Order: sequence, then C-alpha cells, then structure tokens
Amino acid sequence: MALRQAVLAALLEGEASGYQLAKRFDVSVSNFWSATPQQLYRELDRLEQDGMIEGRVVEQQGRPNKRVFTLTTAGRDHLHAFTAQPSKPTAIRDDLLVKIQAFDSTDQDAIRKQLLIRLEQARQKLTLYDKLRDDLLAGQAEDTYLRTADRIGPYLTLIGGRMFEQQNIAWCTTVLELLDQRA
Amino acid sequence: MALRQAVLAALLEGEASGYQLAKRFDVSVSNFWSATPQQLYRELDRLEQDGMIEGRVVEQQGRPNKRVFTLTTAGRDHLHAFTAQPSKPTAIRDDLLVKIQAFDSTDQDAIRKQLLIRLEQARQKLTLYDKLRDDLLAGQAEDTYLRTADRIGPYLTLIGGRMFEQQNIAWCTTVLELLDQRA
DNA sequence: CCTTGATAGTCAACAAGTTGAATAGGTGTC
DNA sequence: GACACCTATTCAACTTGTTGACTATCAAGG
Repeated sequence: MALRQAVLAALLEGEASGYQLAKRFDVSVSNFWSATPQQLYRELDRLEQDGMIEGRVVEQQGRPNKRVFTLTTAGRDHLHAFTAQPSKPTAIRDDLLVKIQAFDSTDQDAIRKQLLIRLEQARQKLTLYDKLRDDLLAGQAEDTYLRTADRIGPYLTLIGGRMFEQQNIAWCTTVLELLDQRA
Repeated sequence: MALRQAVLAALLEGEASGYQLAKRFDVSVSNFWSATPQQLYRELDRLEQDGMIEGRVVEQQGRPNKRVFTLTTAGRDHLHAFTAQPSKPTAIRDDLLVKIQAFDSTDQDAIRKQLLIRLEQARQKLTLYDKLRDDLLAGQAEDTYLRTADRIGPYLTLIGGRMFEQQNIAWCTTVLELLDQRA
C-alpha cells in the first residue's frame, strides 16, 4: 500500500503532472520508490477521488495540455499518519539473484554478461545520484546543508541510493572476481 | 514472473515440501527471493500441473504428512532457459525509504525508532548469513571452496545478502548520525 | 489437563504491479 | 519529407503479491 504514500511524498516537492511523476519514479532514476506510468495515472485518479490531492489542467502551447496535482491538507495528514506506522522489512526480489542462485545449472557466460550489464547500470545510477547530490548541496558542506536546509528527506534517500548502488557495484565486482577464481 | 524460477532454483538443493520452502523464503531469512507460504503453495500447484516439478506424499509419524517436490527435466530446462534471458533492473520499493523521503513532514521520533528497528533487523540477518557462510565453508578457505565445491550459486547469493545487510547497517547508522547533527 | 508452538497445509478476497496497445500533437534530424 | 522520439494520457487484461481466517496433528511445559 505504499505507492499512495510515495506519490504523496513526491508531491511534497511541489505540484507535478502524471508524466513528470512517471519520470521521477522510473526504475533507472528512482531513489525511494519505483512505479510505471500506468500505475501512477491510476493512483493519481484514486488520490484525487479520495481528496488527498487536487488536480487542475494547465494549457500549454507547443505540447499537449497536462493535469498538475497538489497535496491537500487531507493528503498531508494521511502521509503524516502513515509515517508513524511500523515499516515492513524489505523483501528481496531480484531476477539476477535467482539466476545466481541457480548459477551452476546455467549458461555461465550469459550470467557473466548480465552481471556486466548490472554493473554498468549501477555505475550510471551512481553517477546520476552524485550529480543530484551536488545540485542539492549547491556548494555547501554537508553539515551546513543539514542544519540550514528546508527539507532533508530527499537528501537522506539520495544518500541511501548512493550507498545502495555502491554496494551493487561492489557485489557485481566481487562475484565476477570469484567466477574468475573458479575458472 | 520470477517466483516460479526462484522455487525451481530452491529445489536444486534437493526435494522440499511447501512448508520447508516457506521457511527458506521467509523475509527474515531469504537471501535471493522472498515469498509468503500462500504464494508458494499456489505456485507449487501450478508448477506440478505444468510438469516442472513432481510431488509425492511422505507419510510421517508424530506429525502431519507432507508433500515433497522434486525438479523434473522440464523444470531444469525451464530454469536453464530463464537464466539466459536478460534481467530486469532492481526496483526499489521500501516503506521506510518513502517515510524518510517525507521526513520533514513526519513525527521524527517515530522515524528514528523505525530506523533503530531496521538496524536491529539488519544486524540479525547479517549474523544469520555469517553463520550460514561458516557452515557452507566448513572450515575451508574461500578460494579452496570455490574451486572444489559442487555448487557455488548459493554461496554467491549469500555473499550478496551479507553485503546488502552491511550496507543497510551503514545507511541506518549514517542517517541516525545525520539526524543528530541536524538537531 | 490445558495452552502454546511447531508442523503441514487450504480457501477466499482483495490490492498491487505488469504488459501492450492506442491516441495525438510537436520537435529534431538525416 | 519520412521517421524516430518526446510530451501527455487512457484503456483493458492479466499476473503477482498480501491478508486473514481455518483445519489438523503432535510435542513440551507448567
């Protein structure tokens, strides 16, 4: 049930259209939740029906009109209540891990290729996060930022994303090395 | 669609009952995929219908009878074909991250508590994985194990699990420290 | 003796996530 | 000027995952 709240949390950064949210929640970019456009448009409709957000149409020239959404007080309250609830432990669900588990009954070259792809994806995401971090800090030191910034939530998840990708890189590298040792 | 393959991969370690699989796939233990008992029983039925696994009833004394399942050749083939397919990038989906994203609009003490709980869970999982690793290695050095072991897949995912939990611990610790700096 | 907990499963209803296609105007490029 | 790509959204069908209750047997502890 956390897609709702993820959308609400994203709207804390200001109003956004479904399309903009779809870009923020894309797997290759997202640092706190990921979802497809279809999921988002559906959820936005529900949230609007439930009075958690309000939409208005913005007419644009040179491109299709869009609907942008803003948090309502009810939306903020709901998000606040949600964050006080206990969290579920993270469920590990990753294709590649299943394949590695089955490694000895696989086409081992194919696995190696997939590890290289994953490694490359992790590196790209890390680069992206580093850039976003620099943008957020805007030249300030971390401790200055933490004391003075309006909102630190987005910064904390960004740090999380960075660490996650660093760990990914380390794991892929380690496994590739171990496979070499094996051969 | 990877629950199927995760079950098949688990059965590479030998025949197992739904109940046994449910324990291996429990969130607090799983290191390559997690699923609830209900999911597993349903999937086992389908896999049997599709001829990927074969079940037989084992009569037990002192406890209820069980159905244990074994991979068929079709099952092995399916798994082999699956592992050659490209993998999807990992989708980040974690309650707690959403809450951290919304941190500035939350009950911040409640968040701190959830971080401490998560930290404790990660430490326990790490301890478990370390123990499992020692059991697998059985006193051998890692490189000896890698060269001589029958199957290294389970070892590689275990390493992945360890690194993942270490990163989790590091992240929780960092965030807690940053929150202190803020205050 | 009675409760708790482990073993071993089943059923039903619902919520969440995935896949694929369709629409429609505009921009950029070779 | 044809073709691919970006913005912006909607519809439908399907597959996965979650929640909660329910049945049963046996072992161990107080």
